Amino acid sequence: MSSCDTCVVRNRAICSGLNDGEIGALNTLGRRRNVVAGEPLIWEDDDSLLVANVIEGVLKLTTSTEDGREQIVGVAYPSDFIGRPFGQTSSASVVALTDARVCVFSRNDFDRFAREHPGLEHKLLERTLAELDRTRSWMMLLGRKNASEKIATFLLEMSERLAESGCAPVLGPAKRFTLPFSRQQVADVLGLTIETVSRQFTKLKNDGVVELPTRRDVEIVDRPALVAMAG
Amino acid sequence: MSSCDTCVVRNRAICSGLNDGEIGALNTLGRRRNVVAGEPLIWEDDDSLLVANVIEGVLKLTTSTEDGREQIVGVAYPSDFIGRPFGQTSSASVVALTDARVCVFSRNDFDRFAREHPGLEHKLLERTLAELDRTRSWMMLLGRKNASEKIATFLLEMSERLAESGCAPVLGPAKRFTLPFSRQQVADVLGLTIETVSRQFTKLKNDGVVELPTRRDVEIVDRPALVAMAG
DNA sequence: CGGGTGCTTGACAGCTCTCAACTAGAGTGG
DNA sequence: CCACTCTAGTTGAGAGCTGTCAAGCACCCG
Repeated sequence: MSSCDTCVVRNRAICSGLNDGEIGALNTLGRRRNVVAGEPLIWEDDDSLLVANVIEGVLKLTTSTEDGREQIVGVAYPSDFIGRPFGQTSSASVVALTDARVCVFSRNDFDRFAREHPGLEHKLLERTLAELDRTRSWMMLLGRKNASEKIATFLLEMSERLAESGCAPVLGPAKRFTLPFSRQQVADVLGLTIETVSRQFTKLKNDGVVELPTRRDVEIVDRPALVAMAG
Repeated sequence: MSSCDTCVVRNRAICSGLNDGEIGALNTLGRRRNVVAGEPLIWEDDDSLLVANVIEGVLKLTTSTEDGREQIVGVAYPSDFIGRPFGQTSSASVVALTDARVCVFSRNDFDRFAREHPGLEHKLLERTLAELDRTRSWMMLLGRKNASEKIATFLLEMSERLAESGCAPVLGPAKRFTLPFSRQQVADVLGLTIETVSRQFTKLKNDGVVELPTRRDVEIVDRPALVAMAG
């Protein structure tokens, strides 16, 4: 009995293209690993030794300048694939934002297996193309949107991404959700400072667009306003 | 005799994974097309009807907001692949910056052919992963760098990308090159305004870091200074 | 030579960053 | 249970960078 049989992302992750025999073979290469919030999984510019599927939790992908500025370049949710197959080094660090569970493979093992299983490579390709689309739309945000547009866009994306990861059938975007980000991390996603993020959150609250019951919880009160602000 | 036989990017584009028979089959699906500078090839949010390989020239990938702000999210050089296979719509418009020659396929034809030829999909996967890496490092630039860092990074990247596309063995980055971008387009790449770009160029010239013999030509005089500025 | 486009330069405003002080909340130990 | 500490977040004042608006310049083309 392989652990993949009970995997909650079995039908959503790139593994979904594999039959039972293939899953069994892949299972012998991978292993489960728990990562606590704040713990790194992959280092930027490291020899990229491992790749992984996210089973549970949220992780951030970041790049940094030498002088310590950080930019979050991606966020991985359950069923997402992380790491850099077919390349020598990773271009981003991966750090858990929440306690997370991942299914890790050595890069070499994964590369070899993938080359022998076109169905897996195809799933990975579709996922990578979708991620590239998302990343490009984020470039628009970083390059051309002002602070309030960035915050509005961010909250709308969060309400969608966090709704998807639930097991229940998708009922549209979540009205209320818990951010997996600190204020600083929100700033690192949006290319802003923590103070600007804080001020924008306060403004949205004062304007009655959102409620912020705790530091991490968000309730969208006036979604149309948020959509209008997102630009 | 297929036109692929004489294709200058035959050994660099995703086609390089195919044998002669496969190339012949692919050749029957595609056709050459010339695009003049300024002419669009793919519209954003359009039903993505075609994909293509760039043979010659440079094209921009852009996304826009409703109110007309534009962000260049990618640049395609010879041997690069453009378009969005395995998806309904394209997330970016593609417009030629210079006169260009491309090898176009209907998306459906290409999708079908790719699924039957894992070697091609693998090449496309490697290319997409590399493009994602590049895009992510550009996010760092957009989110966290100031105007002079952006300009310096841009010029260094240009000197590398434009050197690669030549036929001669790569001799390292070009010292002198012709920008395929207008000032406005440079601004659209970097998330700046045309005025800020112009001022930064003037400053680099006055500081003796670059020379600007014409509007489009750049000669890097003091590369170390540029590297130091890039952050 | 004149017109047009693209680029440069200047003056100024405004947004976001920086620096600093303060507050709220979570965790700890008495 | 409460005081204490520590961190995360908020708020304020001011500066600086980049954007905006406007004018002028330079190059390309007929």
